[in-house]
Amino acid sequence: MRINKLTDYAIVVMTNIAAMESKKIHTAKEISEISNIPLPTVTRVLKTLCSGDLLESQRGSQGGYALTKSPSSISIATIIECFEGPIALTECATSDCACSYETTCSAQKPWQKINETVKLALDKMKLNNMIETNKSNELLQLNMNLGG
Amino acid sequence: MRINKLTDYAIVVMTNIAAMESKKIHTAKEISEISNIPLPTVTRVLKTLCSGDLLESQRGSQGGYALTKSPSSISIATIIECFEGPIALTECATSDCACSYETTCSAQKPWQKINETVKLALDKMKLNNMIETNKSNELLQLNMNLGG
DNA sequence: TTTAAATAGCACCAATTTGGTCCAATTACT
DNA sequence: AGTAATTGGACCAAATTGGTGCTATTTAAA
Repeated sequence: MRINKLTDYAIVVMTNIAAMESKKIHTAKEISEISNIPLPTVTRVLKTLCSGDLLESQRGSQGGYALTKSPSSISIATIIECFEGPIALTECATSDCACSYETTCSAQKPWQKINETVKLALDKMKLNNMIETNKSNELLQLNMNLGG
Repeated sequence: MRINKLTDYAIVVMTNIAAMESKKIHTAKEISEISNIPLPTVTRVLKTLCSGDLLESQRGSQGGYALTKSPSSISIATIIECFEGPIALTECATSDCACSYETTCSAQKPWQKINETVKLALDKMKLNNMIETNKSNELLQLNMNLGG
């Protein structure tokens, strides 16, 4: 029940962008170097973040990526959902769950409670909370979250 | 960030055993039929649950499986950990995380907070909470949690 | 003592998911 | 026009997961 690597990359990337001048535009290459993620991979992450409206892109020369909102209004939950769909430990409690049509499924309620709790925790955690303690330190590097 | 199928099976199986006379011993075949999970697969699930001390087994003729503890003292967290190791959305905050040796990793704290919250929610949810509302209904069937 | 019933512990294969890469198309600035 | 950059899609390799089967071991009962 771990989040995917790409999702983890995304959180690292977003945190790094937020830690830099968040208004400014940053190229994929720049972000790749800062985050220590290979360019092709970071590129893919950036695209997904764009299509999820967490980043906005400027094409062409002098183009790049920038946050669409302030770090304090972008939650970890949003980033995860951008890559993995609705936050839920089981499909149960998801709209496309077969058992949502069955009234006899009682396990749904406990699962919904669990999923709500998880979602709430991830909703509360914003990008600025991720950098707060880090301001004077180095930028986040890949592997921070992933471990060995 | 969903739990594995086998883990989900395990929760279904445990809930079903708890919903039956929990003291009694149940064979793999019986559990397979009740839970609607193929025998070879349910067998594997039962073995893992055994090695995690959530079930105890009796070998030989008239053998089978039974809960080691009362349903009210078996949490969903325990079952998940039995199959997937320590509960954590990222490797960060796990003992074998590379960055636990680096003092510069500041993202650890936010992640630890998130992981603690998730773990707490899963700890609180016990087997009896899963069946409570289900007592008079049919037993749980496979697919309850998995959805379509 | 033999037989049948049941679990234990492997090892293995198939399928799915995930991660990573690349290429052609598009856009925008100079 | 030409250059620099993103966009979108397709694609392949690798890892994980899910499912199955086989053989050994244990136990109880006939």
